[in-house]
Amino acid sequence: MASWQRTHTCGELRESHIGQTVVLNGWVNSYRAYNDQVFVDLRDRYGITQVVFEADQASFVAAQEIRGEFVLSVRGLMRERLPGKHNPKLATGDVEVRAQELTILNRCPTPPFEVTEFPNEELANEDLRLQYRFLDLRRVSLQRTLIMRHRLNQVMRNFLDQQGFLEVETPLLGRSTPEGARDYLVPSRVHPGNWYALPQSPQLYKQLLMVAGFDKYYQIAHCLRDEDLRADRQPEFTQLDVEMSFVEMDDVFGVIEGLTAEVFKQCLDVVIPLPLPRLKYADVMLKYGSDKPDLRYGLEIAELSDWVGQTEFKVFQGTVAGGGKVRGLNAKGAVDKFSRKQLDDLTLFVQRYGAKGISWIKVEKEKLTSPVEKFLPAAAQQALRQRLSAEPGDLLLLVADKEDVVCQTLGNLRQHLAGVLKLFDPDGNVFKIAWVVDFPSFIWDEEEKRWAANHHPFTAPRDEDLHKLESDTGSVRAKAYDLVINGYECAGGSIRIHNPEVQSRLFKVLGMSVEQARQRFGFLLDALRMGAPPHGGIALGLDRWAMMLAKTGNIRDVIAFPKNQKARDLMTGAPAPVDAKQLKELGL
RNA sequence: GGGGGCGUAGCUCAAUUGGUUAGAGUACCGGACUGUCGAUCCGGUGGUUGCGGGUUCGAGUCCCGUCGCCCUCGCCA
Repeated sequence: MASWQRTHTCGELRESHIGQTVVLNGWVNSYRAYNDQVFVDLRDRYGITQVVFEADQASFVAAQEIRGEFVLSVRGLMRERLPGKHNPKLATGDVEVRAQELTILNRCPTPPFEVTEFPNEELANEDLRLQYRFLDLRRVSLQRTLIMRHRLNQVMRNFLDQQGFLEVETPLLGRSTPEGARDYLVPSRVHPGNWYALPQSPQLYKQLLMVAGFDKYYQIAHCLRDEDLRADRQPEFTQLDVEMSFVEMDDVFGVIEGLTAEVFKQCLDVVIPLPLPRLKYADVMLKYGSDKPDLRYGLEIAELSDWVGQTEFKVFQGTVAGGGKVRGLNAKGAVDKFSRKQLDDLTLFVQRYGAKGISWIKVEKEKLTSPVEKFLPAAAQQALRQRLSAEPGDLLLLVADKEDVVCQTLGNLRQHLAGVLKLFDPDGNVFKIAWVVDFPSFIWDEEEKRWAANHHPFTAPRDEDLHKLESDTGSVRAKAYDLVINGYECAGGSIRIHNPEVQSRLFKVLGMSVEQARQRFGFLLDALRMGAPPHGGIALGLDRWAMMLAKTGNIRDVIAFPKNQKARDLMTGAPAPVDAKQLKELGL
């Protein structure tokens, strides 16, 4: 062992080490230069330990050069801190190292931003931090997050291993399949003009593994989708991919619920009560305006379409007569939280989601105050109060439009209001987890004038809906399910079709000819014909799970080397041009 | 592609209605200091106000264009 190599980490030294000679390696988190002493807080991923350089030691002169983020090796004697000089903020705060030898292993110019973190301090611009990601990753909070993510992976692996699951890897270079997200393509050098596609998910491979008899499979898989980014979406992300044979929905729920409880117990020491609630898609869309509702607060949406008949409001009545809906929610006690201007600005908010406008109604003891009050006879006002359990001080917000617009608008408004009214603690250890089930199998694609698969074309319809596959396509419910945590879709899956006949009928409904289906998914259809077991599974968005555990709304906080919103890696500069020679080899 | 927000010292921010030499904290450099722990005190360096153009006696501030970042709609089976 070289003389500079560490005997301990910066997080482990305690009173029991007093009297020992130790060697620490780490980065200078901070330093305090005194006349006859230099105090250095030395940091590694295990913690921080105070090192003291004193004037009577040979190391003292060299210590004058120490600056932030230098990499040091310090050999010294462990001792207890002076009485009254213990630091309760540090785990190692009862002790310190009296430095005898100092080796400056590497120096560092003044960093472009502060690596040392303090509570409530503004972080530097994110693009600057992404450019110097290797420095950003030194920050204690990002280190904690990545350590937490490691724990998450380990808990999942251990749990699934104990349940008899096998981890199997599937290819990154595969075949492009139409539908779904835009593929990232990779040109073939050996077959000029031909392309691989990077996987959007291992979906087809895992089904083939079921046909092959690997009846309990999982994989921590990278998935790539060339679509625009969001705060919770990266082009490259990670799924815990799971598939099982000889199962129905309840079996998948059982495994994943056990896994979920284990993750929250092991990672945060939070107990998740089981079984998890199962919510019907139609119900959550009505009550929460979203298929991934945040259940940490109420603020439920109420159906008011049947109420508008009591009003004299032509706009509402026209909407309902035209097949639309009128719905609303009650922001309890919110009247004095919104100025007239802020109420008017809600119009701008709802217009983002395609709504034409919003009607606000202030509830007072004797009357309702609202621009639409004149259209509301006394009886209608009374009924509205009842419908929305309105009390003085409440603010009622109503939207009238096509059903999907009403849902999306009120769903987002609900979320917005919950934030403004502080109805939940974003940093709290509260996790409301539920299944959403009974999704429609198909949604109507207005542009292409055809039915499209809501989940994917291999999702099994519910048995009792099979008979109306062709006759009442829109009402067919799927054996599909999402796991929703605090308003995030954290997992989604389905029971797959294992019967080639049903699969053919489904392709037909989707407007796909036998030839087209063969061309696109021939290998899967062959597999389904050759003894495919009933099977189904799920994929967990690990980045979002890590976001839940780290209590962040920013996916870049839980990925070591993320891309920015324009899908650029600011550190490496990817994507970047390549040599003409490389292109020529590829025949491009 | 559309909408919104932002861009001032290495970093985080301020700068009144368009008006003096663009300030503060922090970092950095120098000095003082025997126990600090976001040390303290004294002094100092540091600016193409993203970039380009325009209006004006005068632009960080107003106008036009452009680039970048974040949020969002579309998109994401």
